[in-house]
Amino acid sequence: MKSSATVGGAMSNDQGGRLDPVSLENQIIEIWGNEKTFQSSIEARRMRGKPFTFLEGPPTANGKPGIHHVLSRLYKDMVCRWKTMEGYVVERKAGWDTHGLPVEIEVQKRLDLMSNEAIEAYGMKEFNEACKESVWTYEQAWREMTERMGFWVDMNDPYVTLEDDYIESAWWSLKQMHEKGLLFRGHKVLPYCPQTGTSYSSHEVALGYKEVTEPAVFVKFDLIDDPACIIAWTTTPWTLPGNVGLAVGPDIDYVRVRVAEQPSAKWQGRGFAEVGDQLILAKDLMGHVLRHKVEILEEMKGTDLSGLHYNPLFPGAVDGKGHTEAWSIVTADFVTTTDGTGVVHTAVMYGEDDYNLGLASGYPAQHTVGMDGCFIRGTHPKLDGIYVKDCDDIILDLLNQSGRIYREHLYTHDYPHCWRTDHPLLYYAMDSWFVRMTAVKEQILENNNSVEWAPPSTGSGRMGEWLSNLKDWAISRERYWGTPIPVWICSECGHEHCIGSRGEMESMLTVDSEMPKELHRPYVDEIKLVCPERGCSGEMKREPYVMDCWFDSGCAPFAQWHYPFENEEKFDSSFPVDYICEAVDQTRGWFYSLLAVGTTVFGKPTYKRCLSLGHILDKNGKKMSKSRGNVVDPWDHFNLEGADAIRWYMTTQSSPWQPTNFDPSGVRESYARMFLTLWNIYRFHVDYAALDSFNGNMESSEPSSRPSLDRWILSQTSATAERVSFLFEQWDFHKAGREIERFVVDDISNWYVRRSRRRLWDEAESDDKAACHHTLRDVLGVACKLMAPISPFMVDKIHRDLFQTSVHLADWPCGSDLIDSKLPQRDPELELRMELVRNLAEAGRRIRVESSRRQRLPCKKGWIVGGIGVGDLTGILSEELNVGLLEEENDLERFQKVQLKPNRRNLGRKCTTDLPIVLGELEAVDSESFLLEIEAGIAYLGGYQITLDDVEIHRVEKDGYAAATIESEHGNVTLVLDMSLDEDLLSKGLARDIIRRVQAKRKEMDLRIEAEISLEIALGPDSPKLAENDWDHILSETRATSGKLTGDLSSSESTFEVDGITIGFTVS
RNA sequence: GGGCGUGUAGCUUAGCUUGGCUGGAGCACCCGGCUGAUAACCGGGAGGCCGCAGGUUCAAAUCCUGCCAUGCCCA
Repeated sequence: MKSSATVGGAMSNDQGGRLDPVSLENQIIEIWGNEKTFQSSIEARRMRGKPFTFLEGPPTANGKPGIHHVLSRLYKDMVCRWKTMEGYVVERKAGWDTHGLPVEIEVQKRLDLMSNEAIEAYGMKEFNEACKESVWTYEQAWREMTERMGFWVDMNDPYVTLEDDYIESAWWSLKQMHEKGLLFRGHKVLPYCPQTGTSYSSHEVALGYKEVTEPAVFVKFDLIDDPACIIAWTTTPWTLPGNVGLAVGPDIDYVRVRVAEQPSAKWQGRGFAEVGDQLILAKDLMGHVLRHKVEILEEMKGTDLSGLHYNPLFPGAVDGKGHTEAWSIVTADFVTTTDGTGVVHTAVMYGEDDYNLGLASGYPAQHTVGMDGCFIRGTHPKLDGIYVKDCDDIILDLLNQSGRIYREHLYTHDYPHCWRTDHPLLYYAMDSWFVRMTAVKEQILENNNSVEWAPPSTGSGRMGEWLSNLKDWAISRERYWGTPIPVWICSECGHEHCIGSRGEMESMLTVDSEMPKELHRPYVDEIKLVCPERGCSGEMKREPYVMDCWFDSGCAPFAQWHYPFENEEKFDSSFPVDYICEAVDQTRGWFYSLLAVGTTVFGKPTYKRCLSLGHILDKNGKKMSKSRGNVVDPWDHFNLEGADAIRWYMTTQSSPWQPTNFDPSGVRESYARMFLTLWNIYRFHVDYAALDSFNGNMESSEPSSRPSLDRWILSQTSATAERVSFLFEQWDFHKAGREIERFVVDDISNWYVRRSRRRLWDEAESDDKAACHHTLRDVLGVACKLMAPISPFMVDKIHRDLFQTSVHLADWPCGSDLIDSKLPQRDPELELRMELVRNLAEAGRRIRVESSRRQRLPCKKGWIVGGIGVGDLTGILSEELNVGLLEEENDLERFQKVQLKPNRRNLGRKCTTDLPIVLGELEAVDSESFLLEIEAGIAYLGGYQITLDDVEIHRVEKDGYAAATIESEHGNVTLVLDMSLDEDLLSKGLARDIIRRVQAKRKEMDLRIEAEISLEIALGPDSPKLAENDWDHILSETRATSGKLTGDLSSSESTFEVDGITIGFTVS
């Protein structure tokens, strides 16, 4: 862009400046930095004092930002900019999510610390230091991307979840929950790797699925007070010592069978049943399970089995004291007959269903396996201390000896393995802290209903479904890098104490404890507190967990302000927040954790509006991932079409919540259509304004007294702004963007500017020119404002040049609750008439194509039949249509004639073999008068009388006319063109062709608009005559000061053909 | 395995809530036209088993069921 020196200053006046969007945007970024435009845009609204609060969902800076991050930051920015323009104070604090497992995994990989032991050997302090550093790995990349894409957010004063102030606020909130009795200790069954001492998230589990073939076994449980055994199936023999119950489906059919014969000799492996033994299992699975011929003794439902007791497989492995339900049968809905026996072996601590069932049924919840993956002492002398996966065989032998096995077999299935050590993971009940979300379920559902969700289905469906199955929230993690759980337990009396502030901690320190260096492990682990229980002077030790990092981010609304220790006012005025926006995968993530913390701590919904975005996929609808190599780097487009174009593309491509296939050529298209067009409108305005020494401060005529073209575009501007505002309020940003695009490209560029060009070519000062300059400037101003939230760069450049101030300091043109509308007057009738004119102009082009009459060859006359009329827009329309005279006419039939076509079916019957003769004669007669004859009953062809039944009456344009009809809500309108030709028309058409060619040549020669030329035109012998006034017209249009008309083509510099006639011309 | 989405022309998509004209755009392609702001634009053309299979109905892209593909979340 050549006019760089003038950005923000006076109007640029160079000609032919080519658009370089990248350098334009970078200059704007620099100006924003120098002028602190972001801060000003907030401060400028301070006096009204009405906040609109936005909360930034904190990204983690240990991953590289991708194109999908641009999407969510776009919608955050768009709404904030829009609300700012509406007059609200919209502060935007950046945030960083810095804790959590992904950070640890990164560091573990880098330092090759593949187990908890390795981490502890390396040093927890050093490890956490490494984590702390690692979270900033891509901070610079994030800052650069954020700035380059134009996301206005305060990155210099972000909230950071690892800072002590933030942690202290999080502690405070946990204490609130503790005081409300919502915090409790329990178990959570997780995939656990004893080799690394780590439980895994589902994400990590997904990394390690492997197909394995393992022993599976049908076990006979010996019923008490009943001669039968009930059979259950398991693929994890190591869980059998922990068995405390059996589950059956309440409505499943079971059978009691009697073994009738010995099995075939093919029986392999351990296990057996004697003839006469009684077995119980699901009826549907008999064939699947049994290998003996049996007779059915009895059928029953699962409910009939409920309550029966059986003898433990490993007596003493689990202490059943006080648990009368231990080793009994219960019913459970999760039991199916798709595999197994219809009876599910339940070891409370080694399966999620098992655990939940155990709690519900009153089974003892005791471990038979330690954290090291080995059986604990007292399980069985042959098993104690041995790694469980090495015990499969021993267990089967032991059970076989005691007669408890019916049959064993090998079973192949996918089973999760540790992605680091390759060992099978154990589903294991870990000690865990929970927030009792089930206690606030009604309230959280209610709060969720009060949120305005976009799209509504995310709130009612995805979130609503999830909340209706709300479980208690396991908030503790056995990890190192995170917010430490602030719960201390007394080693003497077992009292639990939750610390809610640094002050509280300090007041309870034991004499040999000091305040920690920072609120992280291992420093906090070393803190011992004095037990506050009366009569107990025990020492309290911290529970060695860190919090789920979702808890961290859920605290953002208050922890970002270090509330309640500081900024009480700031928090009070900004909670619940007005607006958050993230991708839909946050539904069970951040959207939930915010709602959960807000509800439990404040009893409020945390956010009022939530925009949940769809994901960006590659252009084939596949997920973007490094391994697929289909990841789009935003910089590829930042450095090519610019951020405006990406933002525009993303906005207008589809609705925000729709998953979108990212098509790089779409960005190109947005650039070419939207921004090149806008830029050229602007250049057009600036170039002519410079020629006319126009500036915006000059006196302008009242819009109401300007020409109708001006009044139309002003009215159209208001109409567009109103629609765009409405669509923004409906969250239909995509429709709003498309509406603006249509307005800029179709209304401004292709109609207003195109129709106005001629007005500005006049060199003399005139009211008309001034009106045009003022109108275009005002229209551009509104367009810039409407576009500013979506694409903030180019419009700011334009707005600054035209109005000497940033568009981001300007008010939203439609007004709001806080500001007045400044839109021009609307004129609906004029809008309607222009609509008609534009449709008729299109109809005219259609007529010309059908009649093969090129546009430059004028028609003598045209008529408009029907409709509301075009009023004083006739001049515009006749120019568009290139007709000499345009009139309104009522009688369509004036231009039409009757054409009779044969009704072959009737005529054929009547004339049989004479039909060809009759058809020939029909073709020859004059349709008009023959119709009269038919009606008079005196029409004959080939000797046959012709009646109305023998012909079809068509109406077509008379020779020399062509027409097209358009439909409108005010009735059909027909445009008729006179297609006759005469010397005058041919001369005018020729003149226009010559002008067009010469102008193209001038442009090709890169002549200045006002440069003068001399022109020589050579017309061959076949050429139409060129009338004298048309020749004069050519000379003035092409700014030729001298002209020569010859008949000799040989000396011409260039030639072209029109309607098969060669014309030569020379420009010098 | 469960829940929630998505699937329309070579590509990106509108229409689906509330069933009814010939399924509408844009890009790319072909033909023609316009143009001293324009890489834009205008007219015409070609290109559609509306993912597949059933069902409801006088009538289904639209409502229902199943399946396939794809994505997210949870197992």
